[in-house]
This record gives sequence, C-alpha cells and structure tokens, in this order.
Amino acid sequence: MESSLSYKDKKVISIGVVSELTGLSERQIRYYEERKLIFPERPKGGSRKYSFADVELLMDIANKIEDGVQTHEIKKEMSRKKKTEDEQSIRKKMIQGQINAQFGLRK
Amino acid sequence: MESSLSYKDKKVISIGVVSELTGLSERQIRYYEERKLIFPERPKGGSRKYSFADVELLMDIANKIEDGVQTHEIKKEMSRKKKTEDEQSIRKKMIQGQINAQFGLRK
DNA sequence: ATTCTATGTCAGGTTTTCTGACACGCATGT
DNA sequence: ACATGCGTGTCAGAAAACCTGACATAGAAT
Repeated sequence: MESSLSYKDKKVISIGVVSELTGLSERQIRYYEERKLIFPERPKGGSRKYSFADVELLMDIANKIEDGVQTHEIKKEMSRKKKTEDEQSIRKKMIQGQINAQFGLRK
Repeated sequence: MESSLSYKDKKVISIGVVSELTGLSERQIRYYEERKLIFPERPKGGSRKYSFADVELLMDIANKIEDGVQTHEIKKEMSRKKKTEDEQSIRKKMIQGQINAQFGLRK
C-alpha cells in the first residue's frame, strides 16, 4: 500500500523560486505562514521548502486576498474544506474496512 | 495547444535537495554536468535548478556508474535513446499534419 | 608508464535565506 | 476621533547554501 507522495507534494522548492512562480513577495509568503495558511518544511539550517501543491495553494490565497478576503477568513474556509476532505477520507477507509472484513486480509 | 510542462519537468530544485534525493554528492552532480549528462537551468545568480525528471535521470546515471559504466558510455546510450524518441515525436507530428490536411485547420 | 576517470576536499567569494524591527496606509471596532 | 489590527515594504546583520577553481588520489584505460 505505497502512499508514494507524488511530485506535487514533495517539499523541495525554496522561497525564491516560489516567489517567482507565484508572483508573491517573499515577505508575503512568510506572512501567510505566520498566519498559519501554509506550512513549509524546515530542514536543518532553517530554510523553507515548499511543494507544488503549496505553490497552488499560495496562488489561491493570493486571489482571495486580492478579493479583499482577510487571512483569518481564508483560514476558516480552509479548515472547513479540510474537514470535509478528512471526513471523506475516513468514509473511504471505512468502506475499505468493510471490504477487508468481507474478503479477508492478505498479509 | 498548451504545451504546459508538468511539475515533473519544471526546474525548481536546488543542488542541495537533489543531493539528498539522489544520495549523490554535490561534487558528483556537478561532475556529471561537466560530462554533459545533465543540464540544470542557471538563473541569474548562477545557482543550478533541477527538475524531478533530472533527479530520476541522475538516479539512472548513479546506477550505471555503480555498474562500472563510464560517463561517456552513458552519454552515448542517452543520445541513442534521445534520437529514437525524437524520431517518434516527428512521426507523431507528421501524422498530425495528415489529419490537419484532411480536416482543415481551425483558426 | 602515462593518461584519464571519478571523487574528495578546501579556500575565497557571491547569493540566498533567515529573523527581527520599524514604518505606513488602510480598514475595523469602540 | 482614536486605537488596533492587517498586509506589506524595507533594512540590517547573521547564517546557510552555492559557486568556481585548484590540488590530491586511487583505480581503470590505453
């Protein structure tokens, strides 16, 4: 059952590149982190590493900000969305559990 | 006709991360570039940026090196493979040309 | 025997990134 | 009106990451 994190989710991009990709300033990117909208990885040394998924998220954030939505609103929207995603994921797991129960586990 | 370079081909990863991902030393990575096996992008500033495709390529290279294959051999293998890929790509384009001729161009 | 390969390592220099602080215009709340 | 909070720019100083060029070397190729 390889979970296998695709390229899209691997945190390998540093802030300068993210800045170019999104058009956001480094200041903005760090600020959105302060506001808990984004969670880069912090390897030894202290630099920030982002994934392409993070880049997409940042572009969404940028759009909302442009529409005058505030960071704490964005955060709420995000946790709402995340919640339903989690629920769906749990539902999937439960169904899988049913299937396993029906047909038995193969080690 | 969006060409749209997927995440896999975007050159965004710096050498330190590539080193961790591949297990190769930075020295080795730079050397394989010197040997024309790999072609990172060089943005203003002079740093090197690699794609995930490059990372895969480097892992292939690492395996061959381990099998005692020399860099100039690897290079030959690579240009052989690239040549047939190019030919296939040309064939595709020609077929597309035929289709366009049959059905007429739009725009 | 000599040359080439592949890699380590070190020095010195430039670029990138980090944090923390101050400033400021604009919106929000009292 | 005034105080707060928001989002961002910018600057300083320090640390981390990267770059090039050079020297060294063990082992392979010629």
